[in-house]
Amino acid sequence: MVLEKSLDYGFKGYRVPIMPRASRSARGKASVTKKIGGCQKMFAFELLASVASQILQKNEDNVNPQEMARMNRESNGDCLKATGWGSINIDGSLAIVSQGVGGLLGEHERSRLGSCNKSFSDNCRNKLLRLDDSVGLETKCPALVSLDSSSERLSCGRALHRSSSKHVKYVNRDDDEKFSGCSQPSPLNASSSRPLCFGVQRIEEMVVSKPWKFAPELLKKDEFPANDVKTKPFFRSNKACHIRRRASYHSYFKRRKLFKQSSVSKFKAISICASTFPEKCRNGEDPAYPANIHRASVGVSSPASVLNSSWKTRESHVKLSVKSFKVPELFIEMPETATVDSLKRAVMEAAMTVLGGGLRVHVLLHGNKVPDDSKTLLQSGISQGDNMDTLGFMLEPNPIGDLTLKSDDPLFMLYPAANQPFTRYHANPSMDSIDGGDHSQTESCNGLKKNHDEDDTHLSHEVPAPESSKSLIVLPNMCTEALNMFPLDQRSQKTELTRRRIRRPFSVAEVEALVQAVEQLGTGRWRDVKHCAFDCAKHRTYVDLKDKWKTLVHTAQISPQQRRGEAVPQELLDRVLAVHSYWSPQKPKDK
DNA sequence: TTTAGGG
DNA sequence: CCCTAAA
Repeated sequence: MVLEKSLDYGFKGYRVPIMPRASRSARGKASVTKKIGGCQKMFAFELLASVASQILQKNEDNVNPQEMARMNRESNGDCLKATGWGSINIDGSLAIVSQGVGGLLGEHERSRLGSCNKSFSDNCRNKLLRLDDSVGLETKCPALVSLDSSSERLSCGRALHRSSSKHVKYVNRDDDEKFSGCSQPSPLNASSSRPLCFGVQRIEEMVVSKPWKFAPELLKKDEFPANDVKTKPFFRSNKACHIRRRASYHSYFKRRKLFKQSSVSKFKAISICASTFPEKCRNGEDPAYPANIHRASVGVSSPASVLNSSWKTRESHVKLSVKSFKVPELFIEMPETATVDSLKRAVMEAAMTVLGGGLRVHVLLHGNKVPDDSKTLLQSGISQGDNMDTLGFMLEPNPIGDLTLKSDDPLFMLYPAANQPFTRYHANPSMDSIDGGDHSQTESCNGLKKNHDEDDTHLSHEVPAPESSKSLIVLPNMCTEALNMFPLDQRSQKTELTRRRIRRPFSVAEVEALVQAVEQLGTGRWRDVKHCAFDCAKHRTYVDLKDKWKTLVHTAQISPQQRRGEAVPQELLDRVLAVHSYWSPQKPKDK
C-alpha cells in the first residue's frame, strides 16, 4: 500500500536514505562523523558497538580476559558508538518497500506486468519471501557496519543496493525446508568479482550526534538543567517551548574515541541469517530460538559463547563475540502491477530495513535485560569472565524512529532512524498517548495539535509488537563459516553521503498544524514552528516546514486544476494566503 | 544553527 | 527535498 501510494505520487528514483538525518548536515563536508569526548563509563548499550569494533580490530584469537578487563577499565570505557544507517518504510514484521527505492516502478514498468501471469500480490501473500544464501552473505555487511563504523556502513549500504536485485528470491512456504539458510556462502558470492562488503580500513570516531538527540532519556525534564533553558520572547510564557536542548545533547553524548586509524585489513564479519524460521538457519544445529520465542527470552536462550574471551588484547576490554544475527520474517506487499524486478528490490529493501533501519539493542544478562544503561560493564557484571556465558544480546529492528521509549526501558536504539518506517503495528491514531504529558514540550503552542501525521506517532511502547518476528537474535557461535573478510569499497563512501531522503508528503493534518503554527508565529520562525507543531516529527526539519509553507503558498495561488498530490482543503489554503499576505514584506506588518 | 531562496 | 549563502 505504501508502495502504491508512492507510485501514485509518481516519485521514482529516490533511494533509501542511508544517512541519519542528523548527519545530513555534515553531508558534503569532509566528515559525517563527529568526534566524541571522553566518557567515564561504558554504557551497556555501547557494548555491542564495542563488540563489533573489537571484532573488526582484532583478528587474533587469543586474549587474556583479565588483561581485557584491565584495559577496559583503563580506557574508561572508550568505545565506538554504534550507528545505523537510514531506514525505509517497514510494516512491522511486514517489511514494506520504501517509495521508489532505487527507482522502483514506473508506469511503463507496471504495464509490463501483463506479461506475468501471476498475481504477485497473491503470491506474496501466500509465500514467504526469503533471502537466499547469497543474500545472507550480503546482508551481513551492513549489519556489521551498522555496529561499527558509519563510513563502513555507508559503503556497505550501497553495495547492498547495487546488488539487491541479484540476490533476492521468493520461495514457497512449502519450500521452507529446502532453505539452507545463510550458513553456506553461495558460490555466487564467493566468486563475486566485486568485493561485496567492507574491510575496515579505519575506524574513526563516528558518533553522529543528532540521532541521539531524541534519546528518550534526554526527554526527561530532569536532564535539562535550568541554564539550558533559553527562551525567546514568544515562548516566554510557554514552558513547553522553552527547552533548547542542543547544548545538553551535545555534551551528554560526548565520548572519546577508542579506535583511531586502526588500519585493519582483516576482520570478522557478522553474518546475517535471514529466514522465516530462524532455527533452520543453522543447518541442524541447535536452534535454541523457537520461531515465536518471546522477546524476553530471545537472545538468552543460547547465551553460551556470546562472549568470546579468547581474544588477545593489549587492553583490558571486555571482548564479546557476536557471531551472527538472525533476521526475522519478512513480508512483502506489492501491487499486482509491480514487476518482478521491483519485487526483488522490495525484498532487498525489506531486508535492508530490518537490518539497517535502526536497531535497538537489548543486553541481557542471566536472561534478564540489563536494567541500567548507565552502569559500566563492570558494575553490570559483564566485564568479568565469570558471567560471560550468561550474556546475550537481542537486536530488533527499530519500528519507528521513536523518541518516546519508556525511559526505564533498557532498550537502546542503535540508531533512531530519521525516516521513521511505517509499521504494521501502527498505532492508535489518538494523540493522547503521545501528548499525554510525558514530556513537557508536548503541551506547547496553545493547544496547537502537533504531530498529526500517523507516521509521526511515537507509540513504540504501545506496539503490541510480536517481537519474536521482529527481533534480530544474536546467535553465538553460528555461521562461523561466514566469518569472511571483505575488502572495503571505498568508492562507495562518498556517494552514500549524498543519499536523498525519502519523500514524505505532508498530510492534511500536518498542513493544518503548519498553518496553525504559522498563523501564530508568523513566517520566518521555522525553528519555533518546528518545535511547536512538529517537535515530535523528527523527519520534519524546520527547513522542510519552510519549504512546505513555500509550496503551500504556491499551491494556494494556482488553480485547483494545477495542484497535485493530496488535495489540501481550500479552507487551509485560504488561511495560507491570508497569513502569507499578512506577513509578506509588502504589507507593513504592524502586528 | 537558522533563515531565506534558488535549484 | 537539496544546497548554501548569510546572518
